[in-house]
Amino acid sequence: MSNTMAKRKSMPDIIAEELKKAILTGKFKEGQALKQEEIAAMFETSLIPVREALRTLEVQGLVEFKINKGAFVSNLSVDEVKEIFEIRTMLESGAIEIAAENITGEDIEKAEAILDGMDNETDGKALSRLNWKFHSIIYEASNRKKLIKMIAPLHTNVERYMMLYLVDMKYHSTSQSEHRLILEACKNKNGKLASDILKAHLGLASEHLIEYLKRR
Amino acid sequence: MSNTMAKRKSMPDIIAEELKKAILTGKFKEGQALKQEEIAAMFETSLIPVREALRTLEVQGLVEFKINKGAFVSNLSVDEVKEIFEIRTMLESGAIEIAAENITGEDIEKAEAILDGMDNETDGKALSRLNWKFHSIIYEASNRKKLIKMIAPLHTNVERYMMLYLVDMKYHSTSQSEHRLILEACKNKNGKLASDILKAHLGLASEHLIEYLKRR
DNA sequence: TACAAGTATTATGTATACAATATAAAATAT
DNA sequence: ATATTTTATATTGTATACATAATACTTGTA
Repeated sequence: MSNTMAKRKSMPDIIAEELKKAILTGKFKEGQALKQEEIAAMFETSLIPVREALRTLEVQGLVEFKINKGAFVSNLSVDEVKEIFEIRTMLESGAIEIAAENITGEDIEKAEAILDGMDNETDGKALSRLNWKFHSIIYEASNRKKLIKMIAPLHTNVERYMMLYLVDMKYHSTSQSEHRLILEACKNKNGKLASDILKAHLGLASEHLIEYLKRR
Repeated sequence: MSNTMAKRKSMPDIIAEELKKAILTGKFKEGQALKQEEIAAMFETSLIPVREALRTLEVQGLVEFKINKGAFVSNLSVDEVKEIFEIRTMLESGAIEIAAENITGEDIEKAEAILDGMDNETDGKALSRLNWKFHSIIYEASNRKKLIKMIAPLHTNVERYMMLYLVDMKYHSTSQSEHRLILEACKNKNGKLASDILKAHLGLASEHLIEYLKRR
């Protein structure tokens, strides 16, 4: 057990986190079998913590257990992706409406800095990360921990597909101007407006992603 | 392993389901330690399936792991209950809006029958179950599996508190007339109206529950 | 060659065993 | 008597071992 041992994290949590990353970055692909012994060897542990981690990811929707066949990376149908965006819209529009009331000048500045950074960014993966950071800063301002905890895995679940299509940058400038409108609305404490723009913003992202998924 | 062996369910799933029931019915109380060996003995298994079940419940928010101290029934603060109702409102108002478009005459009839049954019901636990069944029928009509899977545990999480205060029946008739208005709106395919009434309905339930929780 | 049946192999899922940690109790010192 | 260390007990968390189910392979047959 020669591991990093971040004092406050349990082994299953560490494994779950790392596997999540691997799935998101495409290291483990859709439908792929997650062999327990292999993973156990990677982390220099036995099967037990691995299995517990896999159960965690199962509930989060990233992994699927087939009885007596083990764990597999879940794959989402177009309809499921569509549904996730519907749910995200419900939760994130709600979150931003609350956030707009509580957001601080400091938050706004941080968010602006990220948008500026995104203008010149060309790498899809980096863009995706920054994009989420921007949205996160706003949602965090809602001070709704559970709400944020529900939004995050939804984002996580479609991010792996988003990263594939974000490389082509076609919608980048549109997206950026929407981001700035959203932030402006928050700055003016206009939660309803921010929420409406966000709905449109997510709607477009959903459409583009679904179109992309159907093509391949 | 002399167990029921419902062909399609894994042992961890069975245990998770059963423990969930026990937590909801108050058999296991807030903050209580969930001793693994005891539970393993109850189900005539070893620790491993028990631990996996506990991890599942952890992600669902019913159980909390403290490092090297094991699993405990999570307890919700008033603020957390409030937040759960906020989230439920976001998701359920969205679900009913979609459902109103797709709901069938058969669904409406089933829901009406449940409401009629509720009129004469006095037992809090039974009322709670029927209440949820009524709402479920509507949400199911949305055909949004993931959405429903997200709503269910939220309801589950506050149900254990709801059952405590539902016994006093004070708000029963108000609640019932709201139910009938909601169903009427669905019947008329008026999703927006159904959604608005539902928001108010949940808002009242939330207020009453929070008031109750603060008193004790 | 194609197909079926049986065998070998692999991987899962669980039981048992053990080490590490936390809690409770007892013993010693101040 | 109170506080503090020491010892004992209980419980978690993980490694190892094993039984079972699923898959891949081999062999035999038409």
